[in-house]
Amino acid sequence: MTPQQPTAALPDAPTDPVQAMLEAPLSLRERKKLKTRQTIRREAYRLIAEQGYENTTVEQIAAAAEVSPSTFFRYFATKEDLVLSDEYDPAMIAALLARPADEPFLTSCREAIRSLLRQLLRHDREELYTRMRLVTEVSALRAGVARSSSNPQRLFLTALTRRAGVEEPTYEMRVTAAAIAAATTEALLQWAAADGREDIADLIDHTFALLESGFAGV
Amino acid sequence: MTPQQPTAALPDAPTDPVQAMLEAPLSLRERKKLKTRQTIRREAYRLIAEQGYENTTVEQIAAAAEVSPSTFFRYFATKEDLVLSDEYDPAMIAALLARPADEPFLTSCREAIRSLLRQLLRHDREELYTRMRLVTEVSALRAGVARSSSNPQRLFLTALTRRAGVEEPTYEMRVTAAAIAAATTEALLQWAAADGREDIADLIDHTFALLESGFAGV
DNA sequence: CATCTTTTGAGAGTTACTTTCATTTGAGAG
DNA sequence: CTCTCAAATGAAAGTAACTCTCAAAAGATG
Repeated sequence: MTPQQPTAALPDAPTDPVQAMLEAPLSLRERKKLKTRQTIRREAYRLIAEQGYENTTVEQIAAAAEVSPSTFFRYFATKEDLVLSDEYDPAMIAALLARPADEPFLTSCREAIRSLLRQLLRHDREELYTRMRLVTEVSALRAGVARSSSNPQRLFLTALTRRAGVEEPTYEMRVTAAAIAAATTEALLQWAAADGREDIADLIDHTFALLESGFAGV
Repeated sequence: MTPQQPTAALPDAPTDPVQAMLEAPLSLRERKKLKTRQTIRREAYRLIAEQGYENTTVEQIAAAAEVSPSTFFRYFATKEDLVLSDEYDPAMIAALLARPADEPFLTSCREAIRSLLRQLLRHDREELYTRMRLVTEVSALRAGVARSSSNPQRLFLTALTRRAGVEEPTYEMRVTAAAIAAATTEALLQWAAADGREDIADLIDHTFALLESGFAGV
């Protein structure tokens, strides 16, 4: 059985979800698990920071954390999981649901993210920051997907950059390309999932209308 | 040396880029390469359709295509590449650049996608469709990233769905979650890339303003 | 035909997982 | 404190995706 993250029941009232997670009623056995998990993560971050992600093997990490490789995999399903997994997700969902339901979703997201980040920065700025850097590196490596030009985001970004006649894309261009790529992918997946029955042109139209309107209805 | 895709010079005039790619001046030796590539892809798609992506080994694919595994890797850098790589990207970029430069980028994208899809559907609807289905499956498998709830898109989608009080998310919700997740990720990456110097709250604000305005300036 | 280059295959090596199973360890009962 | 049970662990062997090297085969060139 893989140890699950404590699925902290979502509070109805906005009682600082991050803080709540940190003072969970720690069972005596649970403490060791938590400590092992933290040790693995800490040693892994250290080694990766020194040697890079790809040059660091799970065996090294396990050795540094003084556990066996098989134990490593009981705590993290894959090596990527170690970097990409995020224990703050439940807190984020709670923060989102704590916003008024009639507020536009975009606004809720913006406020929830800001409040969560504020707390995280206060609590363990260093680790959060290290992690973000690793995520950058790992995402860039991920199985040729992010790397290759065969990536919708790269594609839109290339077009956008060339059209503007500049060398390096601006931040605004990156955000735009990322959002368009994500929405387009969603449209194609929907088409494939619907066995090709939906009219693909209509689907594209509808999808871009959402983007153009700033997701007005949602 | 890995065989490169023919980097089809981008036409200044919109002379049907897809058609152009199909009638490339085929060298005698190139034909075999192309044929091998197609054979590998075809056999792979067949096997994967029968057995699923993860149950199909590269060795099986190579055997079915009557090449050695090493040859397989000369044509496709990774097994994922086989499914996720897309030879239509140059055509897509050309189609995008063929649109008037003063047109809003969102509009250019919508029109370019529609025109490209129209041509692809006419030419090899069956393969395009098979591929989209495989992309769905493989993306869903990809190294625990898409699978896990530790995925920004899942996270926003969960919140959006619960807030609406429904069981299954609508298509509009999926598109919205995808676009917000992509933009947010971009913001965090930018923050990490700038060594944490930029104010994260301002960055989030700015990013969400782009989304809300329908990328007005771009 | 002869030569030169490119493509290919066989085979061995590396590494990231994956699985199995016997052992250890903490929790709770008596 | 000890006994018992379930959960956690480690050792070890297995699988499959890549990687590398080198010699053989096959298209190109003169």
